[in-house]
Amino acid sequence: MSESQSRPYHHGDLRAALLAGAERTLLEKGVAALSLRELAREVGVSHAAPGRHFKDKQALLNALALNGYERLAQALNAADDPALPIEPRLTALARAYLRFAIDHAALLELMYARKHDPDASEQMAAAVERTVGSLAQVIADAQKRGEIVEGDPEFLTLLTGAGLQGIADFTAGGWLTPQAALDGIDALVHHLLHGLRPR
Amino acid sequence: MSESQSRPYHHGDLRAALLAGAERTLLEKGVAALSLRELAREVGVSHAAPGRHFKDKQALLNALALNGYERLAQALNAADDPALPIEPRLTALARAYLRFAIDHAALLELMYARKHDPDASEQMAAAVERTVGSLAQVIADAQKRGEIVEGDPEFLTLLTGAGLQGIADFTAGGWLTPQAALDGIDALVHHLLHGLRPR
DNA sequence: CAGCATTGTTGGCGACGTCTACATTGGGAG
DNA sequence: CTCCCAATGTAGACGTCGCCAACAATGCTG
Repeated sequence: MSESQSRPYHHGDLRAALLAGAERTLLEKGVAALSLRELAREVGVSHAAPGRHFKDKQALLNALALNGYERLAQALNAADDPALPIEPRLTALARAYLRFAIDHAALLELMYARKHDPDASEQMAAAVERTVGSLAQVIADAQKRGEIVEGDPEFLTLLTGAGLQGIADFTAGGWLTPQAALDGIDALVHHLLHGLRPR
Repeated sequence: MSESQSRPYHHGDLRAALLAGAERTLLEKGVAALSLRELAREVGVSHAAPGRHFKDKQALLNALALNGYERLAQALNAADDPALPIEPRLTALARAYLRFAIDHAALLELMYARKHDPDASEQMAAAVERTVGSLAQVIADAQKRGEIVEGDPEFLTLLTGAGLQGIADFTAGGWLTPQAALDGIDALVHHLLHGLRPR
């Protein structure tokens, strides 16, 4: 790999290259191992170059998170089949979410980590909205069809989401193997819908 | 505060002081703002002194997490009344967990953050076990009394824990206000037990 | 009371994020 | 077409960080 050829001063699309490299590092070594200087080295620019595209390290993390939301929303959307009855439909959505959480654990962590950054939070909020939207739609449709109880749909969405998020969390934390999580997700959805009480 | 008096070289109990200071910082400014040198300054010792008691920054974080598990386990234990029927009993436990999660968000994050540190992980694992034990006991008792469905109790514990963890997560992430979370927790437990399906 | 393990200090190393001043571009206005 | 300027990249510096090694004070124990 003889890439020591005098690079053309201007990189072409440094911003994208930085994001790509950052995501690779994120995937392979986790968020803690992400350094702007190291990133610049990998891409072959000076240590201050990233500053032209991201005012902050946090700004880069925000961009990564935003991009993550896009892809998650897309994955969820693709996994949703509105024609299905509630249980299989919700199960499919849950599997898709879990798969994303497993494959991009560090990224998901990043998406959640931002407590409240005043800047760029509008885009973020919109992205979150779009992501949660899939689940909310499933719940709303199921209610409309009388498949689940009435009541504030937003609350029921929250409730369902909490279950999913918990499982994803446990898996990311290492208490559940990805396999165990994926195997258990059907039962989770089932019990969520039917309750723990004996019938 | 004129504490510039020539301190007695040996601090007395530096280790405890460091842990206390660290927890304060953790509570007030989050884990990212925790620096060993800053901590040493606050306590009034040299920047290398903490190294005598914690070989690593991670070692201090581990100690904090361990201590956190102790307190969480204690809080859960105190909140559990085995005489109660499943729903109020589980609700009480959930409230206690949520309260801890709200009051010590950064600490809880720390407890979960450790993916798998080979060292000191036995103590940690034991602490986790003791913490989860409370919930497991509730589930096991309820099963014994026929209040909830049969099946692998470990799995049902996981499922219930996932719901709680999810809510706690959402609250820590800022999607739910603490008040909303505490208000909603009863309904969460209710729906967990009874399911989302119309009766 | 002597010696030694424990605990704290000082100074230094390399890495990091960020800032400022400077260098090199390429694309539009004239 | 050409000049000029805004965008982009570079070089160097600053302060902070975690960690390490060499040294100093302390107090327990034989």
